[in-house]
Amino acid sequence: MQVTRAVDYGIRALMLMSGQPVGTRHFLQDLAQQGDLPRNYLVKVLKSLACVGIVRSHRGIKGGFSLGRVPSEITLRQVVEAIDGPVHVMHCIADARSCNLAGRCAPEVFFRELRAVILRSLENSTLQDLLDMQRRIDNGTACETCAEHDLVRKA
Amino acid sequence: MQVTRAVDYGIRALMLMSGQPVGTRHFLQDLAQQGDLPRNYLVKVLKSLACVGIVRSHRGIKGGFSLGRVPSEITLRQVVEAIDGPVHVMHCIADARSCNLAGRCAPEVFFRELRAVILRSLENSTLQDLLDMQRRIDNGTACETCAEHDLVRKA
DNA sequence: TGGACAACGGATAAGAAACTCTTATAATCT
DNA sequence: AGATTATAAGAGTTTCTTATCCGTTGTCCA
Repeated sequence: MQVTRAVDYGIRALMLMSGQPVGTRHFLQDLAQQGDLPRNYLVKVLKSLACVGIVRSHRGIKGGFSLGRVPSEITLRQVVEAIDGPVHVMHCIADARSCNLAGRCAPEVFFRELRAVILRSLENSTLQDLLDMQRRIDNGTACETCAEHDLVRKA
Repeated sequence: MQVTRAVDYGIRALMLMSGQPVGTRHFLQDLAQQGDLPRNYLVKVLKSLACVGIVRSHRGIKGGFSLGRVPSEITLRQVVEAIDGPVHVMHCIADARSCNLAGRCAPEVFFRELRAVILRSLENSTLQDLLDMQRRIDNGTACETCAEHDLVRKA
């Protein structure tokens, strides 16, 4: 019941990029260094994000990565699904054939609903929300619980 | 972002056992057969459930497994945590040392809250709730969406 | 046109987790 | 004592995670 490290890396890299205007180029090298992320692994994560347009990649000298759109239009659901694939919560939701009771089974119904709850949470938070919260944390203008409540309010 | 198959097996076995009074003995063999579950794997799952008292194991002839308490007092959180261990959602919540920003990092705050949402859902559903829903599904007295709403209401 | 730089793609691999099966042991009943 | 059942330990297989490395390709610039 855990999101992979790759998602963690992806979010951190995106937050670093979000610090500057959308078109700005960021080199893999710099992102890895600033965020303390494994360079050779991060490139695969960014590739996944590029596939769905969350970031854009540019080859050649003066290449690098840039955000594909403004942070307020990048939801955590998009990030998680781009990197980890669809959120399923339970295997029978991922693959209906793995269960011969498909749709007529109470546990499945429950986990399907749990999935919906999780997706709503992930959809209601954008990169911009995380940025804003981080800024408040850094300023010391938000206690941790206030910050939490702030995120919940929307979900 | 998935619960393991072991949890699925555990829930199914528990539902089979819940069909009869609490003290009733159930043989591993029968549970595996009735639920179409892998016998040799199920034994490990039941072992985990026995460790926390959700089921009781009895050795020797006429042994078998029995429920440790009534289904209405077994929450899905208890089952999931007994089998899969604590729900963490993100590695830095599992192990604070894995992140040098512990507590001062917006993503962590978000995932900590997501975890709370998931735990609430898992806590608010008991084995008895699943049983009731299954009965309604079998009777055809509940459409799938009604059943879903029924579970959500509590969460 | 050629060299330097940066992402791309594929191969590889250690490690953990998930899953299955086997074998031997201990407890209990008849 | 003998049959039956859970318990314990372990090996083995597969898959996923988390990387690392290297040759290739595309792009810019001098």
